[in-house]
Amino acid sequence: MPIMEAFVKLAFDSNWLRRFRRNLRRWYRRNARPLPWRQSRDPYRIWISEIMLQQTTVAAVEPYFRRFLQRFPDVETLASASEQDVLRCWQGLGYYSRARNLRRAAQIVVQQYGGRFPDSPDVLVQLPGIGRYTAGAIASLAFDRPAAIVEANTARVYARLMAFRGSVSSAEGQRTLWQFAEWLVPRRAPGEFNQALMELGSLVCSPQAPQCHRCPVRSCCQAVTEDCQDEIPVQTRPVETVERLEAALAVFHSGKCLLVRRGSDEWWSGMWDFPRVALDRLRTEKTSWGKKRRGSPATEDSPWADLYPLLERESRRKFGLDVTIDLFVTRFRYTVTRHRITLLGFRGTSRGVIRAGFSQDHLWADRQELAELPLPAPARKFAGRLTGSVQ
DNA sequence: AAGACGTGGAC
DNA sequence: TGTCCAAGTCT
Repeated sequence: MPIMEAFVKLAFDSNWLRRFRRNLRRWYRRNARPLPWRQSRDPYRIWISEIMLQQTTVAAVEPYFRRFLQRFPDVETLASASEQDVLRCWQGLGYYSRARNLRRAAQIVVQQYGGRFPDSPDVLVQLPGIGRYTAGAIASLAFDRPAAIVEANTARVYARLMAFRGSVSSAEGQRTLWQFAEWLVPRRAPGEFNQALMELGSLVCSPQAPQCHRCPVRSCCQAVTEDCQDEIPVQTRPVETVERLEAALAVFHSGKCLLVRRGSDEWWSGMWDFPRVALDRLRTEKTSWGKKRRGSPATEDSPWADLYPLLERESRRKFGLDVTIDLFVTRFRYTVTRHRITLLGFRGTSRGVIRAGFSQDHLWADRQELAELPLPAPARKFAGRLTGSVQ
């Protein structure tokens, strides 16, 4: 912190600050995108948008935001909704704990704050799903409180403005960024200012190839002065990905399909999925999958027929089902955090229903239910190919 | 205090 | 295809 203060004195004086704010504001008024959550200062809408935008692109959020607001127009509606309904609306957006926390926070706002949002960052930050950034964002964007923000866009902008060469994700880096942000945020119209900062980071001060030539504050930027904008912020090492092979089983019985609910200790907690079988032990011959895929027409209907006995055995062992696998439906890859999964989708029929001892939460879904339940993206994708292939 | 948590779009 | 990345939070 002392380092930071010295630096601020050195390069960033009140004159710099005035110029920076003026230039940024002027640019923003001409370049702000008319995003749906910018059309009002309703704290509820701001809140929903901020949660959705966590680690998620504007393009991905837009349609979800509209649908969510239509379905849950106010805190009361959200507070009284079921978790399943909220998850269903969130389906496909990812990071589903956001949806669960959203609902919990709505209940707290209704019960403890009479349905009115707190306007103080210190209070907001106590709500589930609201951290330091989101608290500052809601306080400034919805209530014009002079709260600082640091997120991906602003962190990059700050780091370049200061030519900060340390790691922005380290504790030290975060301290520096937050301190800079606190110093930067104006008392007058801090909401607009914070929006402008993020918009600049998003449209001009991009991670790759920042558009310094059309930056309204390039004359304020230490990175431009030192011509080091391409090295800032410093990259953090990507986590190593793990390959996995899994089968998903669409098991039918009397026209209905078995779904299981993911546990609280799993990915996609609370959502519904097709029963899965881990096939990692077959992973040894990775190359053979690819060969199989393109397999000669000589192979019969299913290129994975040799797996059927295993899948049937596992169905009995894990789910207590007397299953016959009929068909290989699809194969695709997806990534969840650091896991890269190859999913093989099969269709089967079950004569017996689940044995009494099978405790996992499950249900037999008809076509309608399948459409209405919250499913993770890969399960939804499989379901789509299923109906395509079956009907 | 690293690691977990999802997904899709851009290049 | 692979890699990077996105208006972070929670544990």
